[in-house]
Formats: sequence, structure tokens, C-alpha cells
Amino acid sequence: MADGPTINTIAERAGVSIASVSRVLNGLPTRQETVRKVMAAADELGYVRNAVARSLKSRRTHQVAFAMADVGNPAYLAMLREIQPVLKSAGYRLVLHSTDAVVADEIDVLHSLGERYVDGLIMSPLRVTEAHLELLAAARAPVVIIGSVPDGTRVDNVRADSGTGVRLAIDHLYALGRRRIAMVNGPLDTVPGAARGAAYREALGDLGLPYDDDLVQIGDFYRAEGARAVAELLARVPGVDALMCANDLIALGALDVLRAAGKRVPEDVAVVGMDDTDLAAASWPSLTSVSLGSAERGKVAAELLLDRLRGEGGEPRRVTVPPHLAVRASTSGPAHDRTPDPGHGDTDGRTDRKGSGA
Amino acid sequence: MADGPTINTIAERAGVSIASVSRVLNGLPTRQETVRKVMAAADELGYVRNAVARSLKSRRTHQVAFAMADVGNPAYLAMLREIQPVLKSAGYRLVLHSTDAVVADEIDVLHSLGERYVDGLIMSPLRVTEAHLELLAAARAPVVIIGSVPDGTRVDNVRADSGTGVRLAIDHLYALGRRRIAMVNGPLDTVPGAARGAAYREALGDLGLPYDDDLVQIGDFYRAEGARAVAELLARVPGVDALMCANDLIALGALDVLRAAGKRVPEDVAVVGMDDTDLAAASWPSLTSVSLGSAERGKVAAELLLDRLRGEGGEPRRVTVPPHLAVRASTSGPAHDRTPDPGHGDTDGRTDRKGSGA
DNA sequence: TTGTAGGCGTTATCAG
DNA sequence: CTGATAACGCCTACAA
Repeated sequence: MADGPTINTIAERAGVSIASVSRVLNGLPTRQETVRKVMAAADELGYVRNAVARSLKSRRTHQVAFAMADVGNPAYLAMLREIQPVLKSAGYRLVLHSTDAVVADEIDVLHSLGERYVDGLIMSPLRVTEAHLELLAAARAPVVIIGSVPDGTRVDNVRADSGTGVRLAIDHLYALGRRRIAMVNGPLDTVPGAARGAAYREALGDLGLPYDDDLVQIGDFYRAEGARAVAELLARVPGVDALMCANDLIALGALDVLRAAGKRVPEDVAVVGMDDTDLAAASWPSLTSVSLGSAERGKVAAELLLDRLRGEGGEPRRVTVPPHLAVRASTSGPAHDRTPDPGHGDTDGRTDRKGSGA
Repeated sequence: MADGPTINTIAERAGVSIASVSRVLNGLPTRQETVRKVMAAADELGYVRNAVARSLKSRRTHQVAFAMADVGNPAYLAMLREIQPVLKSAGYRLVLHSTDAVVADEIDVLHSLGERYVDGLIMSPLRVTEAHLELLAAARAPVVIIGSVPDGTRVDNVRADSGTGVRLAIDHLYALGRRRIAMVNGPLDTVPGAARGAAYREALGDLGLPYDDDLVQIGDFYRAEGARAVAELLARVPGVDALMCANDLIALGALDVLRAAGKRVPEDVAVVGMDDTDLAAASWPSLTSVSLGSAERGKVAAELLLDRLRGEGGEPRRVTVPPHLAVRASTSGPAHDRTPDPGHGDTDGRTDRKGSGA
């Protein structure tokens, strides 16, 4: 781990000036003889450019930060999976921040943009506060927000459309003949919880179905809480024939409880999840789930940011990625008669490629 | 996005020298009056330190790279989840590399260490080649390898013990009274495939069970291939009473096929997976799975690296993380009578916290 | 074609 | 306690 060689070392060894070394290294016109000497010296010394010094001079780090709320959340991981290759192929390194769902940490990340250790930032905040907006307005590097920002905020942003997503699911259930469609939601004081709850109500209205408080159960976005919520719901409304769950974990909890209660899925009760995570394809019966396009949003965000990094100016852009419904066994047809369809889930096969090395 | 203020800007404004500014900013002894002037100027200008310039001067970037083969692989993600907080709390940023299982990319990462854009590297290579070893020997920054390296390699490394892992599973099945225990493996020319296959054979031998070629089926590490393999196995050996699967996806495929064949799990056939991914807890019946401690390995690797970054020298260290068996419904007792136990899986509840923002 | 010199933004040494 | 000044490693006018 001796001190690495610099262009000075090379210059000495090759008997030329550091300017010539730099020229050769950057492919600028130089005499053949000089090129040879420099290359030889560089090779022998095992020279590698110092990225920090280059950055200081060029004012570009070739790094982009992605700030996610939670490294454990599959939705963010889906974004990450798409963002990574896009940035990589454009020559950028990815700096990963996990803000642990702490707003102060998000603010820190925004603030640290001023340190110029990255050329740009993609951020998926839980909630956009006043502090966010101020820092965004003053940001010294391009930022793309994945999520919604207030109208008028001058930032590129890529949003999901959970309203339409819920509607796709409800329409699907309705088309299957279900009429007592319940909603199992997470807390209403979260952005997704509120949005999904409202969308459910609207979708019912548009179909001419009555909104019934008894059919709505609030729990939390976890499996155990989902199970508990569904158990209560079932006790109150035994005749429910479909469950719209606010995420996949809740839906898994629902399957647990339905099974224990002797209900068949989907014959007696159809179940729909949201987010279309890997778990949806893995469960049994496999889970119909609303994809809000996390992967797509990540990809679009990365591309928007790259545009800015290429110097493209212009008005802030707002992209909405359409949701889609991944239909699986938990709603469509008699699951118990179906032959297994291992390749069904669209995420199968790219998970867990080789196990882990010994 | 005007050019940000530097210590020069501040110095001018406060009417002091840049040296004084630097002192104040770094908390070095300075007259109160000077401190006040500098702080005031810095505040008004919204000054933020330039990380690149600091790095150039200090020769430390406060960044660490983690190179994984595949951003989609749950085993690596488990490592990432542990590595991230450890580094963060020590003040390091995480640079994420996905090498897409391409050896050349891994070599690139190793080579780029010379660019000094990070202070250290954690790498989980698929396979360690000669090229790896050469670069590791010449590395200009500390490296920790997650995985096995040849004896004598002078690098810290953290390894799993899949041999013991397989044995835990086989012993468990044996204790449950299973005697016709089959192995559904991935390709034998992969490191995990070979290791797991050999471990299976040994474990049987130690229990005094005969090794039977008919009980071994090779497929690939995916769900569909796993299903196919199990179907063949079942056709050949209808009386098999336990399946040791080389990873969780194969095990999910096994569940698909067993269900279609009318076999009950675990009454007729017990099933064990490996890697203990989120999918294991999500499936139904939930899957007993051998954890090779991916999370733990990530954590240990990060800690080893931090030691080195703190300047601790000494001989390369080799840590082996012990595997453990996560027992769930697919082996233990009559799954169909059990009440749902949504909180059972040890990864539940930290997955998909809030869904994705609208 | 090549070398000298200045600067990117900080930190740190060394006189005053 | 403070202010010049010299690095850190690289790039790039400008001059030779």
C-alpha cells in the first residue's frame, strides 16, 4: 500500500514534463516517441488516475446519489435495480443513502448535496415537508424526486398513480362478479394509506357500489397486522367476497387468516395485493397484485437525471408512471385445479441466481 | 445553481484570511470575534464544505464500495441491509457496484480501487480467479472479501459454511424420521452447487444412510427448473419423504409440484430450502430453510473493514459465520392444522414498510 | 510538440 | 492568534 504513483512520478521516470504525461493520458496529440515513453513508465508503475484530483479540477464526480427510505423495502429495491444499470452504463457510480424513514436524514442528504460529492440526486422521500422544498429550491445539483411534490415545485419528479391502480383492481374484482369488496388498509396518516383509501371509495362509487364502513378495516402495512385486520373484518362481515389489500404483506396475512377460517381463495374470497413484490409470485395461491411501477419509476428517474447531467435545461418535468395489474391465482379462476406455473411471476428467475457462495 | 461559496468568499466577506476561516470551520482555537465574523459570513452565504477538495487534501474520501454480483439477489441484499447502517454510523458513504455476475466487471472494480475514490472495498465475488488474486495482492486500499479465498491469500475474508448448513438440515430431517432424503441441486460447476452436493453426501454418510444416485437431481437455481427437477425425481422415486433443496427458489418449485401431485407437505414429503430469503416465510406452507447468515456476513465484513480503516494492521483475518436452520411449517409437524403465525419469519415486518408513495 | 505556471478548494506549516 | 504560502494530483492556457 505504498503511495501510488502520480503524473509526477511518471514524468520523472519518462523524462518529460507532467503536461506531456497528462496529454498522453488524455489522448491529446503528442509525438509518438513521447507517447511510448509515457505509456511505458505508466505501465511499469501501475499508474491509475486519481479520481478525486480529477473531480476537483473538472468539477464532476461521476457519482449520483440515490436516497431511499429503507434498504429493506422491496419497492425501493425495485427502483434500485433499474437505476443502477442506467447510471452505470452512463459512467456514473451510485452512492446509496438509506434514510431509515427519518425525515431529518433526508434533509441531511439534501443539504449534503452542497458538498458536491455527487453530480446529482434521485430521492424517494416519504413525505415532502417545507424543509424539503426549501432545500430543493436552493439545490446546487440536479435532483429528481420519485413521488409527488406540490404543484409549482421546480423539480423533476416521477410519480405513481395509486388511484388508478386501486381502480384497476376493483374493476377486475367487479368483472369477476364480486360485489362485497372490502379494503384492508394501512394507517390513514401515511401518504399511501390515505391515497389508497380514497381511491377505493371512488372506484366503488364509479361502479355504482355502495361504500360501506363495515367493509373497511385499518391495520398496518405488515403481515401480522394485516392478518389481524382481516380476522376482525371477517368476524364482522362473514359474507365478504373480495379483499383489496393495501400492500402485499397485508395480503399475505389475509391468506393466512382465510386459510385458517376454511375459506377458499379465490372461490370464496378473492384477494388482491399491492406493489407486486417478489412475495406475490412466491405465495400460494400466488397473489394478484397491483404494480405501481416501482421499477419503471426508478428507470425514468435515472433517465431524467441523466438528461440534466448532460446539461439539458428547461422546465421541470413531471412524469406519471401508469400502474398495472399482475393477475395471478388469488383472483383468477379455481386456483386449486391449476397446474403449477412456476414462471408466472414476472420477477421469477431473476431472484437468487446462484445462492450465496460458500 | 450559481457557483457555490468557498472559504475564499467567506474570507473576503469576513475580512480575514482563508487560514482563519479554515480554523474556525474546523473548531481550532480562534479569537471569539473572529469566530463570530466567520460564522456569520458562512451562514449568510450558505457555505457548505467541498468534499472533493477535502478528500484531495486529506487523502480520505469517507466512502466505501460494496461490490455485489447482482442487485436482484436477496442474499446480497441481506448483506447490503447490514453493511449500510454499519458504514453510515461510522461516517462512511456507500458506493454500490453491481457486477452483473461478470468477472471482468469485478476485476474492473478491483482495478478502480487505484483511483482512490473510496477508502475501502467489500466484495462478494462469484468465483475468485487468478486475476482477482493478483489485484488483491496489489490493492492500494483495504479489501474484505465475502466468500472463500484460497489459503494463503492475504485478505480479510468472511465465509459461510454451507457444509454445516446442509448437515443441520439433514440431521433435522433425520430426527423427524425421514429416511429417503433427496437432494435437488443446482449446477455442479458452480461453487455453491458443488459444495452443497458434497455436503449432502457427507451428511448422509455420517448418519449411516446410503447414498443413492437416484435421490439426487440436478436442475438450476430457479423456481421453474426446481419444479422440473422435482417432477423427474418424483417420477423416478415415488417414495421419497424429504427434499433438501439447494436454495429457496428450487424449494418453491418443489412445493408447486408436490401440490400438483397431491402430496402433503410436510406429512408426505418434508421440504427444506436454503438461503432463508423473505420468500421462505412468505410461501405456504412456510418453508424451513437453511440460513447461511448472509446478513451476519455483511455485518462482520463491514466491521472488519472499519477496523482496517481505523488503521489497525495485523494478519489477514478469516471469519466463518455459522449457519442456522429456520424451522417452519414445511418440515415441522402438520402444517394444515396450524394456526397462522404471521410473525414467524424473522424477516417479516421489516419488509415493505410503507408501500410506495403515491 | 513541449514545458512552465496557475488554479480547482482545503488543510496545515511556519513565520509574524 | 493570525496571515501568507505550500501542498494534495490533475488539467490547461500560454509561451517557448
